[in-house]
Amino acid sequence: MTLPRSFYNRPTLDVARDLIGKVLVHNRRGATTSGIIVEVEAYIGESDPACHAAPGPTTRNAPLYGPPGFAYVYLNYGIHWLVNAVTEAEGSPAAVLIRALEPIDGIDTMRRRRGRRLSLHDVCRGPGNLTKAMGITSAQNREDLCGARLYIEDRRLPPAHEIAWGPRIGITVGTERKWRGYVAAHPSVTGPRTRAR
DNA sequence: CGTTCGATGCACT
DNA sequence: GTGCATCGAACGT
Repeated sequence: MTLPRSFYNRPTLDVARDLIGKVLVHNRRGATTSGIIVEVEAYIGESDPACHAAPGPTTRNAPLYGPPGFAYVYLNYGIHWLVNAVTEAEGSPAAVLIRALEPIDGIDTMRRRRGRRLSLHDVCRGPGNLTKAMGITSAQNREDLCGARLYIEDRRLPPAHEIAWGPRIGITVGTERKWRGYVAAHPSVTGPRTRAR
């Protein structure tokens, strides 16, 4: 089932925790791509120095101030599109960044977009890589996550046995907040690889 | 295995 | 003009 708007209209850390194990789906020109969310980061409010809302409302961060359950997509480093799910009530700027997926549907399509030589667990490893694999760009900014094109499903998958929390990656401020959640030792999670067995 | 570093475009000062 | 919520090729061990 597609997650309802009420799922996103909650404290952001609760949404972030509950998004792990859910399935991000993108339907585009009849092709479906999807993957299990295995890594997320929370960005919460103007008081969070790493959140795009830290400077107050701007043109770019406007979706963060809007109602929950919409996509916030923006370009990072001039190269990579990053996708967030907007959380909390309208006027309360916060979101969850989707950082990594375990590929499920449309693996051929995603491999074609990313390069066929990659191992499966690298196809959606990293926030810029998963948007490239799924064909997510600025065209999906403000997309309604409760619609039929870009959404997140609860497929009642068995829960990950261990979710770890640590500092967010790639930022220089707000690193004391342990707002990055991930499936421990999962091969699609970013950062130094844990020993494969 | 590890680290370094250039690419690239947009929002914001 | 500056600074990124990144990635991967190109090196050095």
